[in-house]
Amino acid sequence: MTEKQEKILQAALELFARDGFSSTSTSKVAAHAGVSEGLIFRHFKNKEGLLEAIIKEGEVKARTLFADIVLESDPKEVIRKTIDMVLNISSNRADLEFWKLQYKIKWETEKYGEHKMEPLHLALTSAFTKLGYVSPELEASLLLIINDGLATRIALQKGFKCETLTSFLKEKYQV
Amino acid sequence: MTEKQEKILQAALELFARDGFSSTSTSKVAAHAGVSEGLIFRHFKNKEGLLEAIIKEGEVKARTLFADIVLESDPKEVIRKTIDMVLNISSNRADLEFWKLQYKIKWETEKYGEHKMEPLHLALTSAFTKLGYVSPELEASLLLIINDGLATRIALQKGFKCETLTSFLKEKYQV
DNA sequence: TATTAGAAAGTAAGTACTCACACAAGTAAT
DNA sequence: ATTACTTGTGTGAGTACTTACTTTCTAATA
Repeated sequence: MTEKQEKILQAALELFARDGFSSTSTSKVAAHAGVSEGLIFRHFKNKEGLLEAIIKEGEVKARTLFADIVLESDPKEVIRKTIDMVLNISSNRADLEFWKLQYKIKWETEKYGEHKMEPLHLALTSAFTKLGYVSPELEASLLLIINDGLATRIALQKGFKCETLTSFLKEKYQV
Repeated sequence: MTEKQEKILQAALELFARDGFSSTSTSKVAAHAGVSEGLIFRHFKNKEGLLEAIIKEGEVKARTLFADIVLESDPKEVIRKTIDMVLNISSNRADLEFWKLQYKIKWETEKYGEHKMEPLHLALTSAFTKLGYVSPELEASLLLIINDGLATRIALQKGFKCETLTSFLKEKYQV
């Protein structure tokens, strides 16, 4: 990938995250990236192609993020790392912007990437099973739903302090 | 409010919920409502005004929805009704569309109406206190966050069965 | 008669996207 | 070494069309 190609992606990421996909014009992306507008279409074919490139990047990042959790053998660690994941993301500026965009895209395109979550869901189910929970599969679903709720707050509720809730959760699950 | 005014609002609600605010043009709203485009600007001043009218409607609906819960004296009922609230919404087509739009707007405008949730949060805190929970305020926050997560799934994950999770929750809270 | 609801036809600015062209850098043949 | 040809990166001006919003007009009603 060339230097300007990366600049376009970075500019699109920033503007899409701030203003939304359909509120961001290709001319704005080009101006913000410091390139000509035509270059966007040369490299990404359409505006949609630009979005897809960003989504793909998100899928890769998600996989590497989950890998560390899924490979964990200690069930308590699986749960703890899942809870901490959202905390880690929220504490890093660049990561926060990136994942906020991924959620924004979900709401704008109305496609929920449930398949992306499946390995994590399986790992959590097995963890809750090992710990003797009565409904491990539902417990896993619930924890992921809590993470979705937390993500919503982190992204939209300015000044939301995530840490108090994550440590409360870790206490609850005794991890 | 005149007949055509209501038609405009209804059309805007449907299109904003389906395609998003900025992807929906005033001309499309007018066509869908069967009125001239200019009429939108006569009655709502601008596109933003149309959105505000819908948001205001949402605030009214939210208040009446919470009223029943807040006035409840039995702490277990407060918790049960809070959990069932999201289930009730998801089972009604028109309501679902309406609340989906409210969430969509939140993500598009990045304004989280936390003040709207405050009475419910207080009612839940008092309920958890009465039931002797160790951290009633955090428990209240957690339940509302779970509701946010559930709303995300209901709106975005097609085929999501909400009922299994809500009954699981009611079991967990013993309500 | 004055005010309002409504339609129809505008407007200027913006939209996604295309096109012709320039400038390299590599490759191969002379 | 020079020439010719391809290939990929990049630009800037243009395309047809859509956008939010205005203006001008009419018909009804209080």
